[in-house]
Amino acid sequence: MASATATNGRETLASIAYQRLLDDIVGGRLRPGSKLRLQFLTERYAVGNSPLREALNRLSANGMVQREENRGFRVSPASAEELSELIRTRCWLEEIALRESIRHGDAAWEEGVLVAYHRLSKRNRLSDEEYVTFDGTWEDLHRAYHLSLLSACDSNILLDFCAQLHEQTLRYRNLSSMQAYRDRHELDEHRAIRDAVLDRDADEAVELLRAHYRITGEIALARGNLS
Amino acid sequence: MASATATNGRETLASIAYQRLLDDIVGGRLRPGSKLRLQFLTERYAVGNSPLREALNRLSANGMVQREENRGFRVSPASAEELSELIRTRCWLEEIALRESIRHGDAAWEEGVLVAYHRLSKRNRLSDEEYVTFDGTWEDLHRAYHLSLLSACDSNILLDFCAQLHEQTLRYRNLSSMQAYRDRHELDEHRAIRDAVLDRDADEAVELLRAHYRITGEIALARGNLS
DNA sequence: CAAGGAAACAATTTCGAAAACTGAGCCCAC
DNA sequence: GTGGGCTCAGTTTTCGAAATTGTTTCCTTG
Repeated sequence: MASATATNGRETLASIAYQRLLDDIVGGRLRPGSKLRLQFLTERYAVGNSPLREALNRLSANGMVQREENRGFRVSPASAEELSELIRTRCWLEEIALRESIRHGDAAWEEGVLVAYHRLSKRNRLSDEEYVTFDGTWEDLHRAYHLSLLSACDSNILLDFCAQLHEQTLRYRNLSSMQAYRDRHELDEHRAIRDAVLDRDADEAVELLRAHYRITGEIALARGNLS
Repeated sequence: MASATATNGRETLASIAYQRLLDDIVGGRLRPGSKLRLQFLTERYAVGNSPLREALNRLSANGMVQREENRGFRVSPASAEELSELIRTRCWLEEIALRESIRHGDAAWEEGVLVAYHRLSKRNRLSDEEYVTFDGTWEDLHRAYHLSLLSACDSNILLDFCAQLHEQTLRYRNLSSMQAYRDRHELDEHRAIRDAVLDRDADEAVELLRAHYRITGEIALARGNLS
């Protein structure tokens, strides 16, 4: 998705709508399964019919919204089953990507991981949730960190799939109460993964990463008010 | 992609355009890298501006076309590098899917594999290329066979990724001369894979499948007039 | 002659309205 | 009752034209 898009000059309304829709769906402000009426969306985003439809079509191609012929669009429903499927798939794919990354990564990659971790660690998650530095939100830094781990895997296609899965699971995380993550030591987990990766200990890194995702999934599942 | 789409009643022009564009790109009739001007496409497909743009936006989300803001669309370029990346990624993902499928598949899955192979074997590839039975073209049967192998993997998400990769590699196959595949014994390979799968011999099946893809890739690479 | 800048042209993007479709309510025949 | 067809409001989908953006050309100026 991102790979097929070269964003050069001025942004188009369709892309703005795409971003805002994605944000609202991933952020849980548009509930799973809810109908996406065009009139509602045009008012919400102050964007016309056509760019909105283009954005919705893009989102339908990567599973964020469902499209039914002649019956419009709705936010993709969320379920415990899909979440566990998502996490399972994510563990499979990221295991591969991480092992390849550890095998092929060079010095620049190591430094990228280090910097991404550093930026993430500087940002406390729950204190000032929405604060945006020039680096971006906590979520942006978190995504950047996880992708940096995989970035040397030598397959942009795989990397792209991993990014999609990240976005999907992020939605589930946002659907469950943020409170649920309060007593979790994410930064410790991230540091442990970083250390294993920089030590080139693939088995250890993979195990830590999988545990990291499994815990996230269990928290989301436990609190799950997914509709 | 397919998973997010429920096609019930009458088909919409956008979906028709999507199908025909996909066919023409995968079939190599729209060359890699070539510009997709809307006027040209409206004449070619006798479909208006809007449905075409929707189709193009869908295609841009799964990598078949590139989108450049305010500069329109073009067919995604093809390169030897991308092809080998594609095959590498495909081997990774299908190995997982196949192993899971062999582990979890039940009797209905076995029968599905058997039937899919049977239908494929009845159709000789090179004799009457474009002939369509009620089962579909050779390519349809081929795709159905390969997906049937993976269909019990218990992750629709992974299955969907595999389907995307299948489509992408099919494009490369069609870009290289069909002649190149003349002295290949595909059916033998497919049968060998089927037998290993039905014997639940995961290691053997995976090895055969990977070899199958590697050979396809090498043929396409050798003849590659990819532009 | 090179560089810069307006003007004309070509293509994409967006808008507003018309057309097509869906689903519900209603009536009527059976 | 019950099922089949009809109408009608609400929604989606599509069209044709307008607005915007990018590109080329040509003229001016240093």
